[in-house]
Amino acid sequence: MEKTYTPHAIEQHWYKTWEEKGYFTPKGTDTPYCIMIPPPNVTGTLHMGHAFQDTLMDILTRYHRMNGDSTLWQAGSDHAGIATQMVVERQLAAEGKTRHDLGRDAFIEKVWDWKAHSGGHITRQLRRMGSSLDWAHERFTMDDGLSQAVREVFVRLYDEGLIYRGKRLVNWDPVLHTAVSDLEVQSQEENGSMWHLRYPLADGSGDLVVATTRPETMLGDTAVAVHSKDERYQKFIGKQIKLPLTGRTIPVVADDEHVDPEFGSGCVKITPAHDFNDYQLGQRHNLPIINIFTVDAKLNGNVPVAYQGMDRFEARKKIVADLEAAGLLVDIKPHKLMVPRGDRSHAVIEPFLTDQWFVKIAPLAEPAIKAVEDGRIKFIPDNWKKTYFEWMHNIQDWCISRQIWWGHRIPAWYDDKGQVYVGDSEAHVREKYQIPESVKLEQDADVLDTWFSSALWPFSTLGWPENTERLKAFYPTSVLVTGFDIIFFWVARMIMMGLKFMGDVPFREVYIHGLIRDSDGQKMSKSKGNVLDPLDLIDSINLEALVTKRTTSLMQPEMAPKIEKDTRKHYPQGIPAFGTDALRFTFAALASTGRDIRFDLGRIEGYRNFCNKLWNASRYVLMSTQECDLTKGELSLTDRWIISRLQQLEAQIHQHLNTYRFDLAAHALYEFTWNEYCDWYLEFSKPALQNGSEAAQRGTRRTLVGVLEALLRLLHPFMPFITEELWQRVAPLAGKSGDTIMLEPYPQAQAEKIELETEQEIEWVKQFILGVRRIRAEMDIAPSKPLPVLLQNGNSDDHQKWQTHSSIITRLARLETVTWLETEEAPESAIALVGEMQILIPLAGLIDKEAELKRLNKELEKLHKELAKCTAKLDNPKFTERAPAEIVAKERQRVADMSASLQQLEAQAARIRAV
RNA sequence: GGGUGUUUAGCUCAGUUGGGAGAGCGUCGCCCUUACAAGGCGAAUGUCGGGGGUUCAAGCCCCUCAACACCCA
Repeated sequence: MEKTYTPHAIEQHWYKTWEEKGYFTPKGTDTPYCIMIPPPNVTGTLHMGHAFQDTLMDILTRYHRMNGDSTLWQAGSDHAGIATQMVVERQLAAEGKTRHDLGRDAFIEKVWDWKAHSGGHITRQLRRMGSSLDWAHERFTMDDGLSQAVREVFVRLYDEGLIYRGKRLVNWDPVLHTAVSDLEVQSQEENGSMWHLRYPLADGSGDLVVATTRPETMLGDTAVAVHSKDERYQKFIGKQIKLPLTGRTIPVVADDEHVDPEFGSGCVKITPAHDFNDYQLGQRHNLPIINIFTVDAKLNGNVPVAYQGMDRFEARKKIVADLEAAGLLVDIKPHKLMVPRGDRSHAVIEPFLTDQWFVKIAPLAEPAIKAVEDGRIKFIPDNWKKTYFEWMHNIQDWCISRQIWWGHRIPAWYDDKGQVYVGDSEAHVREKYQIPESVKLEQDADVLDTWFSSALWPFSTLGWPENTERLKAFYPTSVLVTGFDIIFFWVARMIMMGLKFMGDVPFREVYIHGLIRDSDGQKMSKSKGNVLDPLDLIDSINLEALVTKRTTSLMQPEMAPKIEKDTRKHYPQGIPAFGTDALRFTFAALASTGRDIRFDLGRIEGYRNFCNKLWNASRYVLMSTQECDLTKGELSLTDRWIISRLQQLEAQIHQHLNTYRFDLAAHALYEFTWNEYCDWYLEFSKPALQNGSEAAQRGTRRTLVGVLEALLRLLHPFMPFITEELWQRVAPLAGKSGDTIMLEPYPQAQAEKIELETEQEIEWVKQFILGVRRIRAEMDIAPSKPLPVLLQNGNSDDHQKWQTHSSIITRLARLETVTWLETEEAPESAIALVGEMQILIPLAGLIDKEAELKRLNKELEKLHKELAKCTAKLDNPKFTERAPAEIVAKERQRVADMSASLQQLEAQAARIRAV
C-alpha cells in the first residue's frame, strides 16, 4: 500500500465498477426507500449547492441500501425552458442568426441536438461525486413519458375549470418577450429619482402635484388618487384633471387602501396597465386600462405620435423634458427604489397586460396546507413549515404560459373564431369537441412554465399516468432533500400536484438544508467571482487557471481586476486535490441546522487528512494481520473496550441519520476513528501483539480487523471510494466475501457487547498514561526518556488494574520501573492522581522543584474554584431539598472526590516546599 | 411594514426533556517514537450579545433591548 492516500488513483475505477454491475438499481423486496433528485438544469454545471445536496441524498441512499431497503434514487434532469433556449440562441447569435431565421421546428431540433451533445455535463459530474443514482432509469422532463404526463395534467385541470386563460397583468420580460412568474423576478434596491409633476385641473381652478418613480407611464394614467382624510386634497376628490401631453381628462379618486398620505406628495398617479397596485385600484374604481407599451417596452400607438416607437427609458427623458418646458415639473428628488429584474435576462421587468394561462391555485392549495398541518408531510427542521404556510396562505394564481419555444407546448387549439379547445392532441380535440376537418385549428404558440413539469416529477418519473410497478412501489417517496430557496417554486407545487393526481403526498418528509456560502458568508456567484467548483476541490486547480475561470465571460467585465486580486490573495497556491471523499465528508460535517453554511478550505483539508489517517490505520492493521493466524482467540479488556465503544458509535450513527443530523454523525465517526480507534486502540494493540499470549494475539488481530471492517461500512455512505478500496483488502481478513461494500449490511449495535465496566477500567488506564505524559511534557522531559514511577495510596482495585495493564501502560507512558510504596515515605516527586492513587515521578535529577510547584499551584487553584462552587450549592438547603436526589448525590460525590484530590496535592506541595 | 432566523474560544460552528461550557482550524511548547510530519505528545483560551424574570439551578424556558442576515410586500 502507498504510504499516503491518493484519491484520484481509486475513485473513477470504483464508480465505473459499481455502475456497470448495476448496484444502483433498487433491489430487495420488503421496505421501499425513494428519493427523487431535484432535477438539475440540463444546461447546468455542478455547483457547490448541488454537490452539497447530492452528497446528503447519496448518504441517505447508501445508508438505506445497506440497511436492506429496496432503494431508489431517481435520476434525471430538467429542460429548463428559458435557460436552455438562451444557450442555443447565443450559439445562433455567434453565427449572426436568430431563432426566427430558423423557424420553430428547426430551432427545437437544434436544441435537441445541443442536448444530445452537451447536455450530459452535469450528470458526468454527479458521477464524480460518487452519487449512486439509478442511471438506468434516468428521466428528462421533455421526454415522451413526462410530456404525456404534462398534457394529461393540463387537460384534466382545464376540464375541471382549474386552468383558465385570461388577460392579466403579468411580469413581462421585454428582452425575452415572455411572461415570467413572480418567483423568477428579483427585486433589488437601485438608485432612482422621484419626480414631482404638476397636473392641472380641467376647470382651471388649480392643480395637484403627483410624485412618481416612473414618469413615462403618465401617458397611460387614467386617474389620480388621494387619501380621503387628507385635508390638502379633500376638495379635489371627484374633479377632473387635464392630463398633460395627452389632452385626456382623468378623475381624482379617493382610495385609502393604496394611498399613503405621508409618502411623496400624498397624491398618486394611477396607471392600471403598468402597475400591479394601480391595476387593483383601477378594478375598484372601474377605471379604463390604457396599455402604452409594445412587447419590447417601446411606446405604442396609444400615445401621442411624438412618443410612439420610443424606448421606455428614452421616452422618460423626453417626457420629463417636455413637462419641464411646459412648467409642469416641480421637483426631482433622488430616491432609492426596488427595481424588478428578470433572473435570466436581468432586464427591468414590466407589468404588462397580456393573454396568459393560469392555474387557479386556491382549490389546490387547501389540501396541500392540510397535508402539512396534519403531519402527513413533515418539514425538517420543523420550523420551515411556517414559511410554507405563510406563502400558501397568500398564494396567487400561477401564470403558467411562457412565450418561448423550448418547452411543453400548451395543448390548446383555436379555431378561426378564436374559440379555444383543450385536449391531448389535435386529433383528440377534434374528437372531443366534434370539430370537422374542414375547420382549421391552430395550436397555442406558448409553452408551459418549466416548473409545471417539475411539479409532476415525483410521479411522472415513475411512469404516471400508467400505473406502473415502479409507481406502486415508490410513491409516495420517502424524503425530499432541498434548499429553502425553492420551497415555493417547487416543494409547494409538488405537494399540490401530488395530492391532486395521486391522491397522496409526494413525499413524507422534506429535509431542508442550508445554503453554501463562501468563507466570508457571501453567496457564491459568478458576478462576485467567489465561486468554487466542486470538481476543482476534487481534482485541484492551479492559480492561473482559477483566475482565468473566474474572470472570463463575466456579466460585468469591469469586476475582473478585483476578482483576480481577491482570488490571488485567497488561493496563492491554487487549490490542491482533496478528493471526492474529503469533499463529501466536509459537506456532511457542515450540514447542521443553520441556514447559512460557510465553506472554508481549512475544513476540507482537515477531512482530507482524516482520509489519510484512515488509510494509514488500515495500512497498520493489514501489516499486523496479513498472513497471520486469524482464528478465534481470547479477547483482552482493551479489545472488549473498543468493541463496546463501536456498538455505541453504531447506535449513535443510526440515531443521527434518522434525524438528518449529518454533522453529528460525521463528528461521531471522526471522533471514534481518530481519537479512540487510532490514538488508543491501535497503540494498545502494539504491546499486545508483541508480548501477548498466542491466544491473546489472535484475539487482538481479529479485533483490529473486525472493528476496522465495521468502521469502513459505517463510513461508506459518507466516503464511498476510500471505504470500498480499503474494504476490498480488509474484508477477506474479516471473513467477508461480498463483492462490494456498498451492498453489505450497515452495522447494527449489539447491546450485549456494550460493557460499561470495561470502559471505566480502560478509562483508568488512559488516566494513568495521560498523567505521566502531562508531567513529562510540562517538565520538559524528552518523550523518549523512560521514567521511573512510584505508586502510592492505591486500593486493591488499583493494584488489580495495574496487574492487568502494566504492559500497555509501561509502553504507552514510556516507564522505566514501577514500584508500589506501602508505608515508606516517598521522595520528593512530581505528582499525578488517578482517583485516589498517586503516580509519583521522583524529582531527583529530572524535575525542577519550582516548575513542579507552579504546576501544582495551578492545579490547586482550579480545584479550589470548582470545589467552592459545589460546596456553595450543597450548602443551600433549597438545593438539597428540591433538586432530584441523584443530582444531589452526584454533587456530593464530586465534592468528596475533589476534596480528596485537593488534600493529596496540597500535602505534596507542602512536602516539596519543605525540601 | 409583515415574517423567519442568527448572536457561545482568535476563526467556523456543535451543545439533544434546564443539573459539572465542547469540537475542528488557528496559536504556543516538545518530538522524524517502524501505520500516518496530511503525523505524535502536551498546553493556553470564554461576563455563552445586553438587561430583566421564572427556578434550588438558565447557554437552554419567558419578557425586553440591540446588532446582523434572509424571505415577502
